[in-house]
Amino acid sequence: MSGKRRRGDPGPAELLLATSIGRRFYVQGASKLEIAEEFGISRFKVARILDQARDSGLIRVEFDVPAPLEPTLSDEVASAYGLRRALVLERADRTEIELRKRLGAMAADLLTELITEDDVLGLVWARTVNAMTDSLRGLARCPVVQLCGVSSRIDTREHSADRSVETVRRVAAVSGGEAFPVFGPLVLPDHRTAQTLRQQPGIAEAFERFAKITTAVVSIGAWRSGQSTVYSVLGQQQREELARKGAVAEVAARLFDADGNELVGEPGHHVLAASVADLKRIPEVIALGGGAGKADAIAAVLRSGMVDTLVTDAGAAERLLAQA
Amino acid sequence: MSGKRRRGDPGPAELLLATSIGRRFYVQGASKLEIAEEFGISRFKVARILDQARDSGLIRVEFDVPAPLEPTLSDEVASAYGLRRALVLERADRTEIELRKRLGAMAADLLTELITEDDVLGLVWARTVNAMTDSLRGLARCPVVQLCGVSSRIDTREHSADRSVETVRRVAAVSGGEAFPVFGPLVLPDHRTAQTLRQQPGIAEAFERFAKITTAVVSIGAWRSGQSTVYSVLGQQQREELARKGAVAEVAARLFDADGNELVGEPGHHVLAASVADLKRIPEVIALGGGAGKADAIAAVLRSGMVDTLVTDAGAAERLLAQA
DNA sequence: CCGTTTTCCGCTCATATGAGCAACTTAGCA
DNA sequence: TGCTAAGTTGCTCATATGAGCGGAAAACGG
Repeated sequence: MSGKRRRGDPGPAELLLATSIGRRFYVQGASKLEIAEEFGISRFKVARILDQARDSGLIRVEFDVPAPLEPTLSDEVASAYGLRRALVLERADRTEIELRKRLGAMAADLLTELITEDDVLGLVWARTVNAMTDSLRGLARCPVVQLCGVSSRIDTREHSADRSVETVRRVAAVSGGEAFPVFGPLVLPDHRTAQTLRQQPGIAEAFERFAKITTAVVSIGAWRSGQSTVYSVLGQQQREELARKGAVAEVAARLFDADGNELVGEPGHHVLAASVADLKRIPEVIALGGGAGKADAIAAVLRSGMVDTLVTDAGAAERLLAQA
Repeated sequence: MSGKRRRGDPGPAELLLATSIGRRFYVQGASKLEIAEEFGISRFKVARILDQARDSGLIRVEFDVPAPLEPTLSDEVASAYGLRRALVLERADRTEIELRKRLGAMAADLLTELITEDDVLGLVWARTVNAMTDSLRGLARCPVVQLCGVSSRIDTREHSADRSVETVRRVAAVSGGEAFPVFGPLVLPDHRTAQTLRQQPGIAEAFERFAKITTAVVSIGAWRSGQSTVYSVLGQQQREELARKGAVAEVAARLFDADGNELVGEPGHHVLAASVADLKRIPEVIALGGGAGKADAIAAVLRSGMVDTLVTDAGAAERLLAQA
């Protein structure tokens, strides 16, 4: 039947002693000295029993996170890429739209928690950030600055896309703070137009505030159709040329290669947006991006060192770890 | 959707910080000072985060006992009745025979663990103890003493019942130690016969060793048909008379009332068995008994203060706690 | 706006704790 | 039997830890 007991395999008395002590220590929070006296053994023995019980798996610690987060993956991604924190959503096979919604909701909760009255919030114009707006219910009173112009060619199947520049306004409304929107297109035909637009009163006001931003929310785009705000507004020729030059990711209309280096001085890619230097200056940059297909783009952006907090999903997180 | 965040309800960043710290501390065993330095916070904050995470249920400690035991019930029963330990088998609705088999197997494991070469083992003759023999695979070399005579009227549907006095012999064989069986009936017609039998060479040898026994295994019987070795060999009149006098439990042919007091000097109840005083002198008495219907009998015996270790099942344990 | 209450945080100091060590026991083997 | 190797136990001492305190900041009420 049960076979002969193997050496080192503890009997029921030892097992129950270990669970009793474990309960006293881990659940009820008693001190080891106290437990030692109760059980009539030395405190060293208590310590050894506890260590062994933990190492052997008899005592297991579980985390009941009251949010759809994967704490283990979050830890691993954050430490693998040197981030301040990572928020990895639980796996849930769903459409891109649903995923964006969930990422947005999580980012909204995070923002509500992090932002104080002393902060200045910067927002990129992107679908996931717009989705965040929908879930945002409370925010400390603070200025809200738009970090880049808007793209009109974006997929409009989603309700939030209709509101275009209203994102910043809406966040400011929830917050009660001042809004600094950028009324202008994200990608411009030439450098001169970009310069002219930047001198427009409203836009200039926003750009002046980039240096004061304490927390920014950006979206990570992949250099593929439907995966980037910029990609969608360029011509096929430009898309291919940039891809040849190594573009795999996009944040605030800035492109990155797989190593996280910015692709600078691209011809025909003049944008109305904060520079990478502007973004790197911001103490807390929250980047949103999920889906297994976006993992390479996310990895590239993380390697740029720009991101402090990543909000992603389990599918992308696992791919990130695989290539870390 | 998600509603406004309530006060005191932590955001995702705080949640992940708490799980990260919890993993570092509880799983990886890092010190709080170490964690504080890693996260750039004071060690007091680490302690407070951990306390709060534990109290709020974010961090949950589980016990994976590699045996069919209920550690919580075991703890509770042991502390409610002042036992050294209790082994409560997991609930598993089964027949009495199966239950006895499982109790016996658990007792066998316990005995294997507890007995050393310096011990002297005492065994009662009862079905559960016989069942233990079947599962006993290893035992330190030690003398094995039979604590009472045998009953021939016991239910013989079980294989182990056939072996009658062979139980002690078999245990001694597994152990490699000397056997001291009691070849004689448990219940005798009168005092004189009992005295005569006790002077028989083999029986006297066993009785002389009662005082040296360090560990005994006894079975708890209820004063009902089929629930006690003694009950089965008495006539209906005697059974009823003893029940009127308060008998609810039986151990080694000694009867107890609900308060754990022995029913002494019963007419027509002369037995070939260790006395209650003999049993109370033994440093480690392991009592076996299970099934919800036996709970009252078990409680009675525990109240006698005779038992150090109880081996029972969840059904009985819960009833024991209800009346503790 | 000011005063009060509440909450949060990090300090001091007495206590609890763990690493490492040495004495001891047990197991294995010739 | 005697020997060595492996394991177990409790001690010392430097370090880690928690209770309780007080000061600072936030929240509240007038």
